[in-house]
Amino acid sequence: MKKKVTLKQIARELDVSISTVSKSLRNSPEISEDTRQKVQAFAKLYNYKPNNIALSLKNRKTKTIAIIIPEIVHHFFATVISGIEQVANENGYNVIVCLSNESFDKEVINMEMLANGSIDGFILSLSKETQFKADFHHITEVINQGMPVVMFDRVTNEILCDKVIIDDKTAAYDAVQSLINQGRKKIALVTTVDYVSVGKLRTDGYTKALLDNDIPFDENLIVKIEDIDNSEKQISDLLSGGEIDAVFAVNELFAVISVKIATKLGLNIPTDLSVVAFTDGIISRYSSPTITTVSQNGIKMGQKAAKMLIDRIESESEEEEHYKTEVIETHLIERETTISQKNATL
Amino acid sequence: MKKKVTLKQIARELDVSISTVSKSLRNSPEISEDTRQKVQAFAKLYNYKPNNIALSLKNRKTKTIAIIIPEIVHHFFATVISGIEQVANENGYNVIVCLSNESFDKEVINMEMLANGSIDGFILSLSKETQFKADFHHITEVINQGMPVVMFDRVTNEILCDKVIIDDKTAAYDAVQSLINQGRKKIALVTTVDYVSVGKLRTDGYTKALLDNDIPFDENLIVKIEDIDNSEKQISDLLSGGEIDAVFAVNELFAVISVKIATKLGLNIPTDLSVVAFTDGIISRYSSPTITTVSQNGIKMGQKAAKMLIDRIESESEEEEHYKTEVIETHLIERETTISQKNATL
DNA sequence: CTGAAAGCGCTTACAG
DNA sequence: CTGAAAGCGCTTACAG
Repeated sequence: MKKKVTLKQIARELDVSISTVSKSLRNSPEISEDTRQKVQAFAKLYNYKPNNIALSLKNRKTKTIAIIIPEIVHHFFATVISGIEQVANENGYNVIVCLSNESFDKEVINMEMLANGSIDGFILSLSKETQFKADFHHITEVINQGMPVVMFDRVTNEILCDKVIIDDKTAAYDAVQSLINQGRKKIALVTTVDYVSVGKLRTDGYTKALLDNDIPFDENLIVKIEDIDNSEKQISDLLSGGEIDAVFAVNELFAVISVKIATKLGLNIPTDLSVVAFTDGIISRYSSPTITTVSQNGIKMGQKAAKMLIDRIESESEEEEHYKTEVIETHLIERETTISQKNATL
Repeated sequence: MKKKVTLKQIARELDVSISTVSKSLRNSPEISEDTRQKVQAFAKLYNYKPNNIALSLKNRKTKTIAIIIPEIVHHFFATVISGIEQVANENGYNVIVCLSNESFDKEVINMEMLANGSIDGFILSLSKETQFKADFHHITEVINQGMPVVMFDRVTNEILCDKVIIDDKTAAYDAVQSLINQGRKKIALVTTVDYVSVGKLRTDGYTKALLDNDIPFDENLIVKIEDIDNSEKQISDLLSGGEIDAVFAVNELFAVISVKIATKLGLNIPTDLSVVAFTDGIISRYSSPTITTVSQNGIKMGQKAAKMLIDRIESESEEEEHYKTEVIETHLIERETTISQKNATL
């Protein structure tokens, strides 16, 4: 078991100073060709690699970025991480992943712990509880310390920083419009509770689409799901009414559950009932029938977020004010839960 | 924008030495009650938090562990991360995630980069390419430096270290046996290429089950899939033969594709064709029909791996030889692709 | 061309 | 009870 070798040890072995070793390895022109080669040969032999922690302390930057997300067992977030990781790696950064598990406290603890020198910047998506409490002091604090933060997907207007989002409202509007174009009139909405920012925006888009098409808004066609485990009954009640001819769901889980229940109720999809959902993931692709969804390119969101963060980290200027919000485009991926028009977008 | 405050600054403000500040904050009995309180009050006011990097350098441990996995956009790996993260957090560790993307080079680069002081230990699952090349020098090297390594799922016998696995062979055997118990005789196998360790083991289990039940082994009933994108034709050819009455797939993706193709071919599931697959994930639960699978508890594997790693990190003794291999139990989750016996295990 | 010194932010054995 | 010194592993401005 040969332990990692340090500059000090090399210096001692070669009977030169630590400075000389350091400079030799960094190819400083100060050092004679002779000693440089000797040191480099020795270092190579012992497989010397500089200690990252020491470098971090010296340089006051760690070349690592932290991602704080509510959940990882969730295809969308996994794709975002994947995108971040790719760009981070290309730029020599490592990635620390922390899960808030939708808990405010855990989000705060994680951020505070990492803000103390461990990382160069944050990429984060708010936990449900944080959105519910609308308490963002931990984020403000970190930003005030001069640490760059990029938020994505679940963001808030109360924090000024770089952001990467999709246009949830417009995308929802377009999705609902596509149902209307197919002649659907009784369009139900299966959504989250209001404090989830994206759920709210998607609900707004739904409402606006109805309005613009002179379709009466009906409270009774809306189900707000707080807890996924109890959702079946709510959706079942909704669909049993019999009136409904389309469902717009704010995520694919709500959609697939709706599809299952509808099928059980003897409804034919898409003849009796069309279904469109947010966020194209694994489930939509493999459920039967496959589900028409709004794509939300997590890879691209992650890449963009990482790029923005690294730019911010590496830019000398501290011009705090030029925060940007990037909007990633979405599109509808038509599958079997809407009338098969065979003009699938992808 | 108030920057992070350091001991040095506090010392200067309070006109005491850095040592005194440090000791005061750590409640050293050496310090007088008076100064202790004064320093603590001041530190609190300025929200002092020690710099993690400095502590890491001083203590020669970073309280972070690295996970190296082939892919994150894969439900199983996401659950493992989730399990690791939970245990890590409970023990005050952070988690760095690196993706090899099934590439040998990226696996090596990531490990070498992190091994230089950034982390206290590794949890890893081999990339396909690494398994194919059977080149594990990067892992041996890290272990030789005294850094603990825990491997999970995709492991190798060529490396001595702690491991967390399931008994792939037995689980496969049991799954196939369950098909045989239902009276299935022509059981096809949809598997990976042989160099993927778990694919190989599952294939072995399949073969043994047939043997033990005096069912002739038939080369033609086996499809080895190298590239998922080209799998449809291979599986289609397999199922078109018409002879087959069951499919055993080594992962749920292969299973759901088989189910789709079978349905398209007009086969009734499970009457004409039973399907059992490895690794219970999102797809199996939401496909229609839902798929009978061997559960592989990723959360538990992750928790166990993290526990083993942290124990190893924190144990003083360097008894390298007592490496353990933990086997996580699996069980069959019966769903709609096997004859509905209503005795679902879960 | 080489090396001693200072410093990144901290801790702790030791002196006073 | 307080503080100077050494040290974790490195880099770099400065002296010689």
